Amino acid sequence: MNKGVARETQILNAATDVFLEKGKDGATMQEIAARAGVNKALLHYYFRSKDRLYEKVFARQVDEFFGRFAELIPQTDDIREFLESFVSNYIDRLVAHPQLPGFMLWEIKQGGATAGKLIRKKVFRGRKSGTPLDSVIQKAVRDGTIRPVDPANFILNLISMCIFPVVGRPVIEKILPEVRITSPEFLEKRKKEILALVWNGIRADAPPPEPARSGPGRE
Amino acid sequence: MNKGVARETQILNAATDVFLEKGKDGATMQEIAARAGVNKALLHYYFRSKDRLYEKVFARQVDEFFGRFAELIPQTDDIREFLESFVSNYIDRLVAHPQLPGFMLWEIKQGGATAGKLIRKKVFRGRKSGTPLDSVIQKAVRDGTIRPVDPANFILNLISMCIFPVVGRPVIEKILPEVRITSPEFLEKRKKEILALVWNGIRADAPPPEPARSGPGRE
DNA sequence: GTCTATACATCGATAGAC
DNA sequence: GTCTATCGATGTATAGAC
Repeated sequence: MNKGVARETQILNAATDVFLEKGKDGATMQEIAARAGVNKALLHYYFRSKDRLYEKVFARQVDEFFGRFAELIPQTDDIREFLESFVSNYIDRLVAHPQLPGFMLWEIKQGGATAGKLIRKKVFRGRKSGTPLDSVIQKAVRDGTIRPVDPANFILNLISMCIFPVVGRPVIEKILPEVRITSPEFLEKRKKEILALVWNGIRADAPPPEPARSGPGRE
Repeated sequence: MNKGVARETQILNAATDVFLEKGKDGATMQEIAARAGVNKALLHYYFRSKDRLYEKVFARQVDEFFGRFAELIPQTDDIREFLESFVSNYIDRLVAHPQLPGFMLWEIKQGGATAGKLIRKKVFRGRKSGTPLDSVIQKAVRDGTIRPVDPANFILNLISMCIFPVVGRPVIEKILPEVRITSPEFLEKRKKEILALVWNGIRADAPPPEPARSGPGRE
């Protein structure tokens, strides 16, 4: 029984490796079994089918990717300090699981409704709407610390700059050969550059953006 | 012969649809044949194997994704106008081919050396190093129009904010249900928000970023 | 060129010995 | 529980009629 649980996690870990690397379609039960050091039939003994095994793995990774998101949100009222912490923590976490973001984006796109429900369930934990980041941004706007920004777009910008380099690493490193995305030096430099851009981009004591040439902006 | 060419592109188009949607592993010759309205055997007559068919499709999409990148680079010396054009053009192009970015990122990660060579060949067209954007940024820094920024990181930030919402659309729209990424209204709003963040973030007449609390910054 | 029929390989899944 | 052997389905690829 205890041995059974050990086997189960052993297989689950191997399956996680293979699924994250090759995706659901690219992975085979044979390879998972081989990497777990067991026979193919044993996978079915513990998980019945490839679909069920995949579901277990996927659910686990949704927890990892979304569930612990809240942990990364710093507890400080200083918006600049908040951003600095968040960017640093978030990038560190992403780089610690470099295959996860790409896997998530691709598989969720394929997954359809089933994956959708699982994510909704995980993300909407006690909140009805608005991300936990929303309130922090909105408060800073009210306090006059930062200029008025659209929270959704600002958060999207922040997340984009953190995630994309990890997801796009294979592409980026081919186009910019001097860049090693996951090297500690680059990551530190990158954190500073993101923070500098974002902070200057929203701080209230900077001049307001110029109106577009095509008109002073209606509505 | 002419009919042959028509058939070939007909199959190639169907194959493109299926490969972009399901990826190399998820796609089947059967589905491609069905969507092209022809028999399975005909695919092999024209393309010999699934691998060869995929290569043709992939090469075509590399052209689409990277090859025309140069076209999107505005011809203006006004850095603000430049950024405004680039962001707008780039987002429009991405949204016009919404499946392409996700496909590229995932497949390149899987593809390994073969895909790598193809991309290098396409991207390094007459340039030895540095992207076409580099020179624009560096000139603006020299002119004193914008504050000193690391070109690689700045470009990465710009690209990230444009690409990620398209790639992450399935995820984002589950977490932020009020957002419809590809709606014209959201896209226009988003372009403005990106530009405002970026422009305020780098304009030279803004105050310099505060030194980190941990020290005034060495080097 | 285009189809039907089929060969061949692989994969997911099960049966049954141990 | 864990293995070997094997089945059935599916997928790529080819042979051959038209």
